[in-house]
Amino acid sequence: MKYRTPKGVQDILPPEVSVWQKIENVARRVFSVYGYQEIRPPIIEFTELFVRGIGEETDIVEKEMYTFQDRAGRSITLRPEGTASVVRAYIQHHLYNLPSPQRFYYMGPMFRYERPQKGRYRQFHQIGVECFGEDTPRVDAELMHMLFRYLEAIGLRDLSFEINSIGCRQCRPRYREKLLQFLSSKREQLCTDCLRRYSRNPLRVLDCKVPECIEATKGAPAVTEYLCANCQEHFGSLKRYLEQLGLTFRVNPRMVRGLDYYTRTTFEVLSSELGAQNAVAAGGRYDDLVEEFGGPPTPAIGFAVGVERLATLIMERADTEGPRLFGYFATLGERATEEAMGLASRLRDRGLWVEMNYRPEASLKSQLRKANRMKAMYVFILGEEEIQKGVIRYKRMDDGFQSEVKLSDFVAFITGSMVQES
RNA sequence: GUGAGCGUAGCUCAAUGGUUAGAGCACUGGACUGUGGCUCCAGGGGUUGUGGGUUCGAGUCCCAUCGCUCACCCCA
Repeated sequence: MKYRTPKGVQDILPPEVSVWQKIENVARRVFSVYGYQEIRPPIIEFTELFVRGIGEETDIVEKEMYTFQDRAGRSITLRPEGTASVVRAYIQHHLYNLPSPQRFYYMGPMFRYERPQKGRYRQFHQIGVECFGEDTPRVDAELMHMLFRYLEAIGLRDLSFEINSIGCRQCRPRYREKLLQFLSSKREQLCTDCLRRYSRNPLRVLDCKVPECIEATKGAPAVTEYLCANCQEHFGSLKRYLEQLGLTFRVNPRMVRGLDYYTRTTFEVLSSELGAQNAVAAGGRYDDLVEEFGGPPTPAIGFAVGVERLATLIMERADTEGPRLFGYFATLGERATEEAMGLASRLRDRGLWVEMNYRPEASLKSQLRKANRMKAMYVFILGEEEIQKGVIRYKRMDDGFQSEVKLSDFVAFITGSMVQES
């Protein structure tokens, strides 16, 4: 085969597209009643935006970005995530002058240069939301509840919600120090990866799956115990609101996110059916990012769902039916085939999906077989005999019933009685 | 970037180192001159991913390479 898609990118073929459309349509419907409006940032941005937003030390920035120089020598990057762009747009267009909170959603492709595996691709798609201008945990709870409602609306159950608070500019450095203190005594027990993490991003050590590391970090201090008074209150209220909303969740003090901009609330929605890449959605608060990007101090929170991951969960449940073919014109001979073109066109004008035979010499048998395979509800048979008599035969494929109508009455007959019964 | 598994017909898979690489599904046609699904019959389809090597002989063994998959790392 001469041409294939590049590694980690794929075609979404029609049966799957109908699942995607459902995922997108339900998102639009659910998010809009919470006041979210669609925003469409570009797919390329200046590289600097992501480096500053996501964090220079993160894996995404260090080794996963699709970066290139444009013809003027500027460094451009295919977006690896959506939040940085939305924050940029929020500031660039002075949207902070509109009444708070300002809420946006977006959907589209993201790009990360990683080795693909189940649920992880180089071009993947996210549906994300961002809410600017409110720091109350009520907004956190509302947003997480909206996510839950959304997942419920597209038919997913058995998902687990995990939440955490990773503190703010005041309390996180303090916790980091405590953790380093604790880990320094355990250094011989840690795996090589964790020794690297120890100096670069010690919070990650808590997330390690190597049994020795899990053992070594058993008594490690939890972030949630070192929150400052404000963060503690924020987190406590959030948990209370979530309970009030009836959303069951688990506090996971070891949950660490891979993007540097998060503050306070972080959360993930996990499925056990997805293999190693088990997060269908994830998000958190980023109260400092707008200011860091040069906007006014503006608290914010958002999440993103992975469309491919949702789609695989839905596909495993089958029943992914697209629209059904209404009618197929089976024709015999040149005259009949020409006549069918006109009739098909008139039915299509009435909004009916119809197909026709294009080869006058094809056998009726082969045409019926084809119509059957296309799952046509009706076959309209037009041959020399019918043309002579001025009629057209119609056949209902479910039960094989057939009869004929005058050609002059055909369109009215079809758009009248038959459409209603189907 | 690291590791493992797998590459045979459009799809799912057979074939102890030994004739001409098979089967099911799908496709086309026939049994049934203009009537689908069920059944039976026939037919078209292959550089066994690619390139080397070992051997009298390689789909099978070895090496390399490409691709796919899963996992690590990390994340949606």
